[in-house]
Amino acid sequence: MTRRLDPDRRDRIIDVCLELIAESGVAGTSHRKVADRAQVPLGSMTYHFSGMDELLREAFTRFSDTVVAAFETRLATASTLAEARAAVVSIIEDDLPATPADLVLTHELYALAARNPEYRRITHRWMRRSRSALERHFAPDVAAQLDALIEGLSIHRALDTEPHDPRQTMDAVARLTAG
Amino acid sequence: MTRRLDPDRRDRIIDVCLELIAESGVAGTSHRKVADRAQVPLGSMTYHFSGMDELLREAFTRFSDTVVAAFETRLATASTLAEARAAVVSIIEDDLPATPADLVLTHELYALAARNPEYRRITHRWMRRSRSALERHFAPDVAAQLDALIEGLSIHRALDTEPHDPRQTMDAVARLTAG
Amino acid sequence: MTRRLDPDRRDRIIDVCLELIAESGVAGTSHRKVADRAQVPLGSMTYHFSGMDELLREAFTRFSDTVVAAFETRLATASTLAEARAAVVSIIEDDLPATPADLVLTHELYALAARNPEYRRITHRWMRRSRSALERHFAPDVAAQLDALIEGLSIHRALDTEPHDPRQTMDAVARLTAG
Amino acid sequence: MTRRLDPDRRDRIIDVCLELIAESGVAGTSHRKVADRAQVPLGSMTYHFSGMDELLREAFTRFSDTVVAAFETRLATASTLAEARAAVVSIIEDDLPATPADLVLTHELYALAARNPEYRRITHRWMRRSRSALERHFAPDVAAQLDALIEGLSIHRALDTEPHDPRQTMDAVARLTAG
DNA sequence: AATGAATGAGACTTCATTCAT
DNA sequence: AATGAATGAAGTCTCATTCAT
Repeated sequence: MTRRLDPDRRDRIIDVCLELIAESGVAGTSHRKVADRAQVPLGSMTYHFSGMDELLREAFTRFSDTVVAAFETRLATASTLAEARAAVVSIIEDDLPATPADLVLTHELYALAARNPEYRRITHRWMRRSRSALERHFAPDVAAQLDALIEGLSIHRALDTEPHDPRQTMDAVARLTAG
Repeated sequence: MTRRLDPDRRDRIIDVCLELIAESGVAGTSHRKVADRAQVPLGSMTYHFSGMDELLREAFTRFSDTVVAAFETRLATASTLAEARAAVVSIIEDDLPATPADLVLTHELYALAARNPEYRRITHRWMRRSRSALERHFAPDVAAQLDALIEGLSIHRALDTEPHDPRQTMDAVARLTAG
Repeated sequence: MTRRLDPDRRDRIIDVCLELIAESGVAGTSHRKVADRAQVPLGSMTYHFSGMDELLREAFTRFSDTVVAAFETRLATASTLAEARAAVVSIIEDDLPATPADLVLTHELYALAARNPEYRRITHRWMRRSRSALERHFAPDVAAQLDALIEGLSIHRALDTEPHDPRQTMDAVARLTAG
Repeated sequence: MTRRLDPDRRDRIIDVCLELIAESGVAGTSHRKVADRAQVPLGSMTYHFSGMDELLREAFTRFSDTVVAAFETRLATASTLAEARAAVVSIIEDDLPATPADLVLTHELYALAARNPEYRRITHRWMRRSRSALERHFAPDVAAQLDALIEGLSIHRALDTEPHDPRQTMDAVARLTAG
């Protein structure tokens, strides 16, 4: 029974946790399943995390940080208004329907946040950062509206079954950021 | 054929189920808790519903039907473009932050739909109906964009902590439906 | 997997629980161990009892009822003062160091009662009944003192290692009930 | 030989252990909880004590030593028979219902002693010392009876809810030590 | 001398579901 | 038609102890 130091075990647990949530939801994610897949003993789970809640909070924090970082990167490269608009369209069209996994994770997080202030802190920080990124290119109120549009379009896109025309997205962004 | 004493038992179970999901999420909702609060015997749960899944599907179907009906009503009364725009603003500002309970239910449903086609059928029908309602006043592509904006704004509104100015909503709707 | 009615299962669980407490104390008694020895599935435990606490309370209630019933019987047969004194001596000498099991159970109950009002109700009822039984033969204050003497002697007897002379008990009872 | 920075750590651990037992019983006392409250590392627990058992034995030894020392002091000051009787009454009336904590500790110890000879050694030494203290004033058999009366009265007093008259205690002591 | 990391066993409890009645 | 009894699987968490450092 070697008990060696395994310093990135915590990290691995968090990653596995996100994987499992993406597959089976928060409800379908248990200490046991995480431990199994991360190949750590079950008892490890509450050694590294005070409980399921701490694990979930850390997992969703990592998730939102990752997503928002990509968002920021995409916008950071734009320097003209046209580029900024293009970046927004690209976020909607290319980035956000990212993976089915990301979609599940987003909704699972929102569902938690809707009921629990602890998780609302995570979503709030996420919103603040994405809005800041938009505000580097657009007026604050337009930034907020764009942010909402991005959110709504990516959700509907994911839940929709019919294809759509990317030009509509360009149009919508253009109109929302007009004059 | 003696009619049973408690003919709306099924209905009551579904309502209680929605209540509990709003309070504790799908994960925190169990046959036992529903049965307790609905004051029906535990054994009755699997008599009326083939299992937890059927119960959830019926519950979310009822929920989405209720919400979309209100949406349709709001839009049905508009006859001019200006009235339609006002109706959309009103939906965003007045209807949608409906109750915290509705918010939780929406996200719980989306989280399920993101993973499971059974529930995606429910969200899909919901989207189709709300889009149809919008299409009675706006071109299809604008309707889709408006629908997304409504979705995104209401989510962000609910998760946000800062107040906002309703005129921004009016502006956004105006710009998106311009031209 | 026959799931037949087993109507005295509850009783059996309680009896087994007392056995185990006598052997290993409350701390050493678990759902698992009780279930194993009573030959019921682990899941049965919280079906029949809302939790460990309810089980313990029922077990100690049964225990104290049994002990106090023996106490009452012993005193009920006495009709003269001399017989009553003899009954008290007999309780101390013959009944009370009853079994090591009873001794353990008594102290485990007292330890719980010292911390927890729920269990204090049990000890209180026990005391009231034994005092009532004594009061049929002795004045109330003497009854209380006798009750205390019985308690103290039986404890010390059980924890003591040296033998003792039964005549001392007779003397003590005589002196306490004199005049 | 650098003296360690925290030389009374062992003592502190023992004290905290008694505190916790008083609050939550032996069953509710764990290495973790003791370490937390004593502000020592968890690993230090099994460094200073071979295991839980050694810790418990030391804790209860300290406890019984403290209690019996008070007992001896109270009796040591008496020089006449009347003073001795008064001291006994005072022990019962003033000392023994000492604190709820002491009561819990006493019963927890008795419960252990009833099952386990290791702990019986502690209770036995306690009894021997208190009896010796009494024998300086009373004949051995009377001392034993007084000791039992003290024990029984203090237990019943603690578990009883009704008030009582101190004169009854005086009477009982007088009668038991008469003639 | 002292401790932080780690673990395996086991604690209580909840649950969806089955089945005889 | 309806349900109370019952269960096996799985849930989260706590714990005493070990060991490398």
